[in-house]
Amino acid sequence: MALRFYNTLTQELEEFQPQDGKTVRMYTCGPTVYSYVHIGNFRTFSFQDILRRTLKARGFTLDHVMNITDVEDKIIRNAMAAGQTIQEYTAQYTQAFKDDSATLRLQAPERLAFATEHIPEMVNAIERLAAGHHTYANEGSTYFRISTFPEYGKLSHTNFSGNIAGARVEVDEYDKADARDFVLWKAQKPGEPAWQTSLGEGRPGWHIECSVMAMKYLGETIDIHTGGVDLVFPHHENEIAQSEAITGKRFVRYWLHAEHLMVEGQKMSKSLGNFYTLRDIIEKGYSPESIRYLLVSAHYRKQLNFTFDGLKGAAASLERLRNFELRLKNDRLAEGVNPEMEARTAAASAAFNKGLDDDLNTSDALAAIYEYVRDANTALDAGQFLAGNTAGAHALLAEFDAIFDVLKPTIQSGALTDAEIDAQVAERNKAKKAKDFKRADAIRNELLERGVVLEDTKDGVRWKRK
RNA sequence: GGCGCGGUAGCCAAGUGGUAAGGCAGAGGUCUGCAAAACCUUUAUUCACCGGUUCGACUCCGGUCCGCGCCUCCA
Repeated sequence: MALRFYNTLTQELEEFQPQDGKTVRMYTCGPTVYSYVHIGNFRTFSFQDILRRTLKARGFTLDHVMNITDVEDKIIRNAMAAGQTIQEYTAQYTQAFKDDSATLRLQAPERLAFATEHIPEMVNAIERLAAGHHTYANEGSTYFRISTFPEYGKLSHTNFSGNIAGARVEVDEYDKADARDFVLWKAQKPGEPAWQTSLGEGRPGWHIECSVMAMKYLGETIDIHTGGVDLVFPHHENEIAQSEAITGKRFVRYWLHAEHLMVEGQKMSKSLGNFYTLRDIIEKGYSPESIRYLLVSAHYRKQLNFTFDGLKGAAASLERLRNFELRLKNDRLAEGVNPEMEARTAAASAAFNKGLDDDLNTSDALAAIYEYVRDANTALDAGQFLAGNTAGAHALLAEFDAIFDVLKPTIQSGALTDAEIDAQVAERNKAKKAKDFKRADAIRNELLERGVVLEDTKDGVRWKRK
């Protein structure tokens, strides 16, 4: 089956093919770096990572740009309160975002694009919009006039035709002609950082950065654009209006949106205060891999309720896969190849990929892996799984882990090295042989305290990191 | 009110017009010097509710109830 994605624009599953058949030009909405990113945000970023990896696995080359919004109201407010420049203030959270992303094994996009490094391009874009009569100025700010873009609402499938200017929505502190108009350039307010430009002294509105940076690096029509569902309106709708008003061309071919991570039945958000950062959860003793597993185990277009019980379940599920991998390495198997098992492996691989191809149905893909693991374990117990079958099994796990990337444990700093652990295991084996079980148990307990679990199997001792 | 999504076992979660994947937890068993481990087996006569279409619906259609999101900054 061909790779298919649900396109928010058409509300249909569509077969995916990049414009040039080879390179996927993808833009993903990244964080606003005014504080630590929470794991609700990371659900979306994790989804983007699964998307990236799946595209790569299908042989496409990626050109992926993610923006970092490093100038915005909350940043300015917090930086001023901290007595820092916005550059100083955002640098720490940008770094934290990069660190956290690495912890969650999110592949870095080909390019991170910072809003503050694209001010001239944004000004230029706004001037082009002005030349096309899509803007108006008021008290030093510049606005996009939505009435000049008849297709406005096509992404969020909202009809604004009956809307009377200012009648339904309170106009905010900036004066707009129509409540749906949005600001492109904000006039400087006292004390705020600003850029001196042909539009006057001020700073860019939020939406324009994505249009400008996406088109600068990826071209006027890009293949994929993603973000959380809360960005569909107004952010992405506005991006379309700006971009298409400038170029007259379709801005994005496939729009993909990730559903929210929920907590106790409500959206995880900073304003509700019901959020956890990655650091919060890791401090409670959960591994990055189990968090990653939890975030990507449900389909991205379904709301996912975050609970610690769920996280424990994710960790346990993951253990099952790791144990199988360990078993492949440790069990002593008879020589030969069981062709039935080889066929089973191929079927599992096909089912796994079929799941991913179906709009990144990770639940379905995972099920294929678990069914295989159960069958393979049964075959191992029955002696039907032969030495020649391990290569295929490892290849399947590698195929799985190229997307999910959860099998290898994160090794904490200060942890024992493999060699140190092996030495202790050998020591314990000696004690066991001498029937010195007290000593053997003591070593096992010491290792356990240092995060290493020993398991005795009929084919010898195996160990794993907790 | 408008737009969108969803209601499947104790919990999480796929799926299909032809009789319910998978994971966690629970129960039983196997292995083991012991074992907290590991592995196997098992767990929904039923898919929110009510009508309709059909040989047959959880899956299609209509309606009802409930939950969530967006409509303002937001992943």
